[in-house]
Amino acid sequence: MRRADRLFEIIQLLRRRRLARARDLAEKLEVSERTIYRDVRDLIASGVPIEGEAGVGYVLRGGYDLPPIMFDEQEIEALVLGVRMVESWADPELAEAAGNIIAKVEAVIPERLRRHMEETALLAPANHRMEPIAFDPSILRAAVRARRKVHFCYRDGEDRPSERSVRPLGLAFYGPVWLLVSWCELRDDFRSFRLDRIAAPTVLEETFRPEPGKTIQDFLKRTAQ
Amino acid sequence: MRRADRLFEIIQLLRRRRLARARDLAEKLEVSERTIYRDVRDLIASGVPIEGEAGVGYVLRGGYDLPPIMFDEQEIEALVLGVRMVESWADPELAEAAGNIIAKVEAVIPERLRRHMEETALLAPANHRMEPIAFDPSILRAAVRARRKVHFCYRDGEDRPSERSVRPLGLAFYGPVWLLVSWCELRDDFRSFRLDRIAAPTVLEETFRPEPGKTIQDFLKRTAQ
DNA sequence: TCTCTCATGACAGATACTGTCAGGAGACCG
DNA sequence: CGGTCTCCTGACAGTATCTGTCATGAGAGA
Repeated sequence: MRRADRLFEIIQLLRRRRLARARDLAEKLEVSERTIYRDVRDLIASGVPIEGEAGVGYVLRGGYDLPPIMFDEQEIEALVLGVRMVESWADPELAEAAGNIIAKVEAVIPERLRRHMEETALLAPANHRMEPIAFDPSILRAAVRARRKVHFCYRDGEDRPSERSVRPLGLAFYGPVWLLVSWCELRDDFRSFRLDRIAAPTVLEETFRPEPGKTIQDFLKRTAQ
Repeated sequence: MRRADRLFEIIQLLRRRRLARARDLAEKLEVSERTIYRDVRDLIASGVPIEGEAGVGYVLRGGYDLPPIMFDEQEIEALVLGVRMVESWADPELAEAAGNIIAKVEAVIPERLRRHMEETALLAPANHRMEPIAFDPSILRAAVRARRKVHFCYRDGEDRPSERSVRPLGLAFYGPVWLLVSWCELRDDFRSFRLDRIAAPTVLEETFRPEPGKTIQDFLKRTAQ
């Protein structure tokens, strides 16, 4: 249990001091500097906002802890409802993340609101009318984030099969179905695909850069009218 | 860096669940139960107030004031999606509260995540298939909170009109429709009413006390099977 | 240029971690 | 009482990981 402790200790030490060099930390924790460098690397990889500058030392940028947030009762209700909707309608990975939100927010709000959170009487049960999706949608979310093109087989409303390669721009929850909003390079236009009609999606190596007229903002602008 | 991560994960899992067995944690974290027992032992040794009871499981005692670490990117995505769902599907009052959540969370998270928040490519556009609701649903939410009975006119699936007085227990978003989950004293049973088929709801002066067998928890228990 | 410090790579030895197997102990139930 | 569920501990071997040492690079500032 030493290393796990030490990582925690490094955070505490950086919280206390404005600035600390690897050597300071190494002495304090009785390990070599090399070990400190490795520890810091791992902490940063875990999302701890440590900044190191050559010739200066390490500083902990603000925003490591989730600070207490005040919500009013209405906002708590909206938050709980939103989380429940995501838990019921999104893929398991997002659903779990949504659950974490509740746990984390619960830990930083005052007692009175915490009770309110548990008692929120807004439900969002999973709907059986939802068409089953044949693959894990989280790969598409990853493709959107990474801006990597996607290939898949599709069956349209009349059950005609086709193969597509598109730029994935976003996912839209539309009624009981999820849509993949994309830019189709074949048609040179926006196209939306129902996830329940997609089969065998593959995230390609090929990436794309957002181009004016082909981004999700452009899509939203166009559909807004 | 796996073990250190896992220790934090265990805390987070215990925070969100009321109770977790070593087996649950082992499956979730993909290690053996033996490892979980060792991890928990070490966490307790570090002062985390975990309590384990034979035949029951682990619980995180309240008052554990280690602040949760910041939201991760996945959680931000889930939060934004949840808010957008509420904005599209709930009544304007809740929708506004949901919008406030974004503003408040944005104010306390670091720049990096704030950018992520704006760029979240998960959409939840309002669906036109949603049946219009003839009144402001927020009065029902208020009635649920205040535990005040509600009177309204209803038209069932075959368009037969009736008048009802019920204990409002909660509101459920079910597919494209909202349901009022209630205890109907006339039928002495749970009844759900589609909001789009309710007319002229009135919140009565008369209040009710939660009685065993007639609460929303009982309703959920019964529908779970 | 020199100094300070972060940062990375390679490598061998030490160490801690992990799973498996085997059991003990307390709580609850019929 | 026996059966079941679960927390909990010990021992042990293999392995994955960590650690220190040595060497080098790179950026910032005097």
